[in-house]
Amino acid sequence: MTLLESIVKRKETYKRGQLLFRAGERFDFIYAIRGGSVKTSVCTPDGRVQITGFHIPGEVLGLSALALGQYSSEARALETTSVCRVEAARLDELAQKIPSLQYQMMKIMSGQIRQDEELMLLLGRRSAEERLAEYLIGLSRRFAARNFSPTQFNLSMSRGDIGNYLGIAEETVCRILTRFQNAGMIATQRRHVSLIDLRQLEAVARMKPAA
Amino acid sequence: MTLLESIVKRKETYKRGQLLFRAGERFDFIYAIRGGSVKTSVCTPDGRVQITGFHIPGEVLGLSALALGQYSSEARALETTSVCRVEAARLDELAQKIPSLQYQMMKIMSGQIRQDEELMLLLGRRSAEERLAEYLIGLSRRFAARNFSPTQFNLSMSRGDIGNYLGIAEETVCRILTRFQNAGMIATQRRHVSLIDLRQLEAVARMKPAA
DNA sequence: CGGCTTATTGATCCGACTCAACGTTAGTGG
DNA sequence: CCACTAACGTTGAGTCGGATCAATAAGCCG
Repeated sequence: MTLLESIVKRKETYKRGQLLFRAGERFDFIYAIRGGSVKTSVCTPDGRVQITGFHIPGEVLGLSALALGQYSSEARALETTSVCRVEAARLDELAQKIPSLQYQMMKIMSGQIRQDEELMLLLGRRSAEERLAEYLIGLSRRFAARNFSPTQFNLSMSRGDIGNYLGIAEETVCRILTRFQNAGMIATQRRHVSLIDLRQLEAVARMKPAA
Repeated sequence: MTLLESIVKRKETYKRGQLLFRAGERFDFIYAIRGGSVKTSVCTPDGRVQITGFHIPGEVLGLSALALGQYSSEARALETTSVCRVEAARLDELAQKIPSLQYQMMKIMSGQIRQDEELMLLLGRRSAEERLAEYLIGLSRRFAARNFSPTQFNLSMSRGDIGNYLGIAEETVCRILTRFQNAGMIATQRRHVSLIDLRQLEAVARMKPAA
């Protein structure tokens, strides 16, 4: 990541709802998020959409386009977001100058595969409550890793986006959030969330405590 | 792939049910399948399993271990399977001798991400019938690409494995196969499958015809 | 041949979806 | 700055797809 940042060519800013790239487009850039947040999604020929990830600063987008030379997913800013772009065409050239760059990129992709495996596990095998509990815990950990409060944060994505990502209906997201709130595990106000009883939330998600 | 094959160190054979590697193990080898088939899976702390892929000759396994130095999934032979192994420790060394090797590996990983995105779409957004129809079509295409019959083939995985992979119950797999059979779209006998009406099957999967 | 795994089919139940109505907030332009 | 509007969020009622539980059949292998 730091390497990628050091060879950045351009910085760009996107507003809420703007596309960074869309599926099928020619692979021109890799994107490193500097600030804000981005959702990535794929869709079926008949128009159904699956959100594949929410991305925060420090994360790199677009590498899955490498194999076929075109993006397989689309990326859209959830709020005002600034990114660094690296021209795909220069990647080979850069890799020759910086031998460890390719290794960095492989690590990123390897990590992406790992993360996708987690999401598949969640989509295939977990109940709606477990999904949402795990989702909240995952957010909490990501914020903690960036030295933000792990118990108080703002969601940049809508209920609909959360539901889509987790493979459940928007209404179910609301209902379960209400249920968690009634159980004293969380408090929500619109997009602001407070995690009150992490322990209990982890029990619902049936996860091991953080490693 | 051809490159990987040219630098292969060891060939190994696994029998049905044997593990190639398991989650958490140290990342020692990359595996290229020469013959047979392999399933990969991940699991939750409480023991639920999600199969993430069925793999056939020509495919490479284990690259997602790169990021953390340990496998994130397990791989198990579905039948007698022969593989080529490359020592992970020698990858750096090899990459220096063969500059395009890393690029090859990135392409493989990039392709893996793409494939995982498809599975997420399937797990999150499709009905059981659509899943199974798409599964059969996908198999058909993979066999066709290897010059086997796209309409007649043997499954190396059980109904339970299929159901797990698709995120549905084993019983539902059976029921829907029966339904497809009654509709004259396929014929099954145990693990042997004949696709009779591909057109109709594609309609059920709501897919575009093959590109 | 007998025990074991895999596949099939039936009956029942429940979690989550859909449809629908309504409340709330943020963003827009006058 | 305020009114208006569109997007977002919440809640309820009713339905259904697919899970689960249970029993039986059909291969498979020693």
